[in-house]
Order: sequence, then C-alpha cells, then structure tokens
Amino acid sequence: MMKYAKVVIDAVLNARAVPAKDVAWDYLIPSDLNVVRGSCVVVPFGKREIDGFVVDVCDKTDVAPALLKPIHGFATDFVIKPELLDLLPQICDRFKLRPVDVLKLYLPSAIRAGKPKRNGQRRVPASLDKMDQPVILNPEQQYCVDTVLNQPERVYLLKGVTGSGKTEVYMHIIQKVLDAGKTALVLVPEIGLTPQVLSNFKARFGDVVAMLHSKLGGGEKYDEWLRADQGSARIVIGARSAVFAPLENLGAIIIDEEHDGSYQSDSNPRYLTHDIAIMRGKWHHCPVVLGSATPSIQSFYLAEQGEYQLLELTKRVNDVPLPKIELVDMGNEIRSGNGGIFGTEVLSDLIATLRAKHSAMIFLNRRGYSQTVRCLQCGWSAKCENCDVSMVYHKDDEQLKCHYCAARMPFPERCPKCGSTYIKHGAMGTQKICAELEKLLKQARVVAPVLRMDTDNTQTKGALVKILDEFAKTTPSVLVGTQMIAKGHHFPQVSLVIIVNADGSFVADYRSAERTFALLTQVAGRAGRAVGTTGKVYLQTYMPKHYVYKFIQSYDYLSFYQREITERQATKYPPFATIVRVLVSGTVDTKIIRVIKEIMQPLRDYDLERQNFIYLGAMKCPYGRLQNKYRYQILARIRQDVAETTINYMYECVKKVEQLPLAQSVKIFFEINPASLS
DNA sequence: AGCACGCCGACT
DNA sequence: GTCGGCGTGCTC
Repeated sequence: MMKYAKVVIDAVLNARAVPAKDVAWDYLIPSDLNVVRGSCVVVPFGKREIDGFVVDVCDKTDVAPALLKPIHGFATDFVIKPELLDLLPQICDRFKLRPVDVLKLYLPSAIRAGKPKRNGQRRVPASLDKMDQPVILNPEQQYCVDTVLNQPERVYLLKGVTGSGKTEVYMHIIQKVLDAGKTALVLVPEIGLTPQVLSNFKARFGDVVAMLHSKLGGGEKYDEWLRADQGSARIVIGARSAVFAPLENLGAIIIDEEHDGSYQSDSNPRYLTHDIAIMRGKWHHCPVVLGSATPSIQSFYLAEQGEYQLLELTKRVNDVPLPKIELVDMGNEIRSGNGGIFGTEVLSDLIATLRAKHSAMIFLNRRGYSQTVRCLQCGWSAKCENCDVSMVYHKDDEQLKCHYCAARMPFPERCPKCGSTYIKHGAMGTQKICAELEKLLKQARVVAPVLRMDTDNTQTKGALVKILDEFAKTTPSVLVGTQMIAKGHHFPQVSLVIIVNADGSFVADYRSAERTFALLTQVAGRAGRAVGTTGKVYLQTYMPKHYVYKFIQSYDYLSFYQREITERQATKYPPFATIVRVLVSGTVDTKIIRVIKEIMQPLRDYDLERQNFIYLGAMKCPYGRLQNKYRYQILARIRQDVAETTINYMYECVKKVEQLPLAQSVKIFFEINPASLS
C-alpha cells in the first residue's frame, strides 16, 4: 500500500500564504526510503528543495494524486523522539508558536547540518576517574530523595538555603534513576553552566554525562547530542535549550536555580523551560524537581496551592553560619561628605580584610566603564544612531559601544556638538570600580591584585575559568564583577562581599523586587563559605528603608514571599493575572501604528463586552527604536479566570492582521508573561 | 521566498 | 498587435 507523509516544511513563506504555512503538506514516501514519524527530510517545494519534518505517516491523503510529489531524501539521520512529537501541539498552544519553530528547537539546524569538520581536539573532557563518592545525606536530604523517588509523578519545589546541599540531593536521585535503567536531565542557568559543574557530575557519574548548551562549538555539540540521542549518555546537563534534549526513558528532570531569568527565552521562539520540563515529566511519569534558595514567586505560589509539592532543606551542610548583611545608607554617606564609591566603614573593613589575608568580592550590576557620557557644557550625550539608548564607554579599547547593536565610536576628546573638553562619565561600571579601587588600595599600602569579571572579558573560551583560577589561588585578592560572580562559585578564602549599588537591579516592572531578592541573596552567599569564618556582606543602597532589603538582611524568604504575593493579589499581577505583550517592529513607523490599531480595535470591542482585561493599552516601547527598527507594543493584563480564552482570542486577532497586506513589512511578536517590556 | 498568471499602458 | 510593469496567488 502507498504510504504518505505529513511534512511540516521549514520554508519562509509570504504573509499572504499564512493559512497554509501552519499546516503539514502531504508527500509520497518512495519505497526505498525508510521514512518514519519524526524523520527530517528534504522535499521538493515549488521549484525549490527544502527541509521538512515528518509529523505523521499514514496510508491515505486528501490531496489529488497528480499534485503529490515524492520525498527526495533525508536531511539528517536523526529522528525526533515520539515523545517530543506527542508534545508538539501542547507546546505550540501554550506559547502560541508555529509547529515548525518548535520542531527546529527539537532538532536545531547545527545538529541537522551534520558534524562540521574541525581541527581542534574534543574539549569536553572525555572521562575522569570516578576520585568522588556519594556523601552521606543528612535526614532532611534523605527525606527529599525518598519522597521524590516514592512519588515520581509529581512536580517538586526544593527550597534550600545556599550551602544546604541541594546538589547532593539531585545526585542521589539521579543515581537511583540510573540504577533503574532510566535517564536524567539536569538544567542549570546559562551563567551557571561552568566546567566545574560538569566536572562535578563527571566525577560522580563518569562517562554517561553529556553537556548541551548554545556556546558549544559545532563539533562538540554534535558529539554530545549524538551520545544523548543514541543513549550512550544517560545524563544530560545543559542550559535552557537542553530541555529539548533527545533523551528517552526519562527518570527525572531537575531545574536548578529555578528562579533564574535565563529559563525564559528572550528571543524567538519564546518559551518557559519549566512548562516544557513539566510536560515531559508528565509524559514520562517522572518527577520534576525545581530547586532554589529563593524560589520564584510563581513557583512558590503553585507549591502553596498544592500544584507542586514543597520540600525544604533548612540546614547548611557543615553548619557554617550565613554571613551577616549590613545595610549602608549611601545617601547618608554623601550627606556626611563621602562622595566615594564605598561607604567609610565599608572601605576600612575592606582594607582590614585584605590585611588579614582574606579575599573580597565586589558586585556591580552593570558592565562597561560608565553608563552615560555627557558634555558638561552643552548637555550633549552619546546616543546610538540606530537605537534609542545611550552608548557606554569601554575602557579596554577607549570606545563608546551600543549594547543593543553593533554601533561603535571612539571616545570623543571634544564634545562633537560644542567642542568643549568637559566630558563627564556618569554612573560607574566594573572597569571604573577597578581603577578606583586600585588607587584606594595603593593609598592604603595594601598589596592585593584587583581582578575583573564581566561579559566583556569572558567572551572568549576559557577566559572565565582563567579569572576564577587566578582569584582562587591569589590570597588576598579582590574580584570585581557583574551577575556572573554570583553564581555557584565556591571560594573559601572570601570573607567579605560588597554590593556597590544594590538598587541597580530595580527597574519598573512587577518582578523587580523578586529579582533583587534572589540576586542579592545569592551574592551575599558568596561570603564566608569556609568552616570557622563568618562572612560579612555590605549592601550599599540609596533606599535603605525598602522592604526587600529588610528581608534580604534577615534571610527571610517566607516573609518576603508573603508581602510580595499579597501585593500581587491586590494589584492584580501574575500569578493573579496573565500579561500578554504584542510587539510590532519595522522600519516604517506609520505602518506599525496602523497594524497596532488594526489589532487593538477588535480587542477593545471584546473588552467592552466582557471586561476580561484589567489593563489594555498600546504604546511606543521603552526603547522605541533598536537596530534602526521602530518598536510599538500592545500590553494586556488579563483576569486569571478568563486568561486562556482571552489569550486565544488575542492570538487570533494578531494572526488575522498578520495576513493583511498592510502587515507585510512589519514583524509581530506575541508573548505571554514576557520577561522584559523594553 | 520564488515563480506564474493576468490585467494594464507604451512601444517597434 | 506584443512587450513588460507588478498586484495576486500558489507551492503537497
């Protein structure tokens, strides 16, 4: 009997063809090709040859026989696992994505393209001795492991303070999963995916560990993927995109530091790692463990509602006390005549710490030398010509850089507008802190190297490890850095942490307090992780009365959560509402505005009838132009009880407008609970 | 995206 | 007459 394949094609189609672009196309399966559900094939399409994904194989078709063409061959030998194909409709519906975009996540083009030729050696260490033995668990840890293994069909929220041994809990669960002949998926934040994490797992589990993340080179990525796909790697460790890892027979899925923002993708296709992990967990009847010292408000709420089961680790392994956090009122410092970077007491303590041969970490939530460059005479400031943002001075190469596009310009010696030489750096970045600090230490006659770590000097492979190694082996020394110094690294010799400007992570969005709490708690946790020392943390702020600092200082997650969830309920923000953002961008702003109006009209009518929206509005984006494209958005806050139907209606409206000739030169993005509104 | 088809004005 | 502009529609 003749066999037919339903093929989702990977072709960029004209907006006018939208009714067709979301569906599968029928093709004949030649008898000599073993095409199965999940095959990735090459098919003729018009006069072209394109890649396509076989989502079904059947023995009848509605298409006239004369129109049918045969599949030409395979794009790759990899076959998408049945589980992931089963989840395809669910994932598309949840995030309002096109099937082809999700299929491409399942089988990324780097993998489809095959193994590139490479000259280098395999970078991922092939094997390590199994030097590392399982640690005996404390009763709390053991209880967590037993609960997860005894009731596998659940989602767990594992809340444990820094240093309470969450990793050991994960490892014990994974060991049992392997013993049962199953596989495990371990997801970590992008920034936390260091060689250390991998080598810890390799040391415990040996060669069955594979690593998958976007920074791997083509050849390595292919190798690791292949090992997971064929089953020779039974544990996959990876960042966000590894949630689609081709593992069969999953026995556990772990999301470490589940509150981390990198689990939500910020470019298309946008999805939330937790949701995918939970769908896979359901399919495999396996547990999903979300671990964090500072769970996201969303996850803790779901645990409170009984959707997830809460497990807690309250004791720090080794009973090391948590560092003492002191708030420093920087407004006060200025009023008493100290206009420097550090509070008076902070600086003297830093010097004392270094003299006592301990090291220190200085945390700043911003990269570059200074945020803005301004002429004091005429007020000119350096703005990117393609984007509505200020350019940032980078000292390494004496350049002003735009952080949103490739624009660069040399630091002007004279103001381009009025010619004056009074050009001032505004707020500080890591580079400026380093320079200032070196001066201060010299004055105090303290000999300690100042190391810097941020996204600028860790782009090249191995750079990050090199800085960390140097910091670890040089005592005393100071490490100045952004977010990335906060994650996971363990430095026993650090007894002091300074958070230069705690307020830096506040931006106007409903999650800023949550983000600040998680980030600063984690930063604080870097101090005093060694037995016998009590660490100290200075938190410099201009808002010392802000509630988030009170709760950070007392390490009181629960009270923080209570306050936050009460506020969200009162103000109707997630999880008590769902936010939808429709972003429209393009080069002609009048067209964008017309598209926005077309989408808005039916939504306004819909709202008049039903009042499903707590808020509905259209506006220019905070960054109204990026990479020379204008950006406007529709923001909707939807009552939670009608969220699903309202989101579906909004999506229908967007799809309709997308088909209009008017929308042909603009791009429309549809996001549910977006991570950023800029 | 490409390509074909078809309906108009401008030309050897 | 017919050459070629691009608006419209289709690709299993």
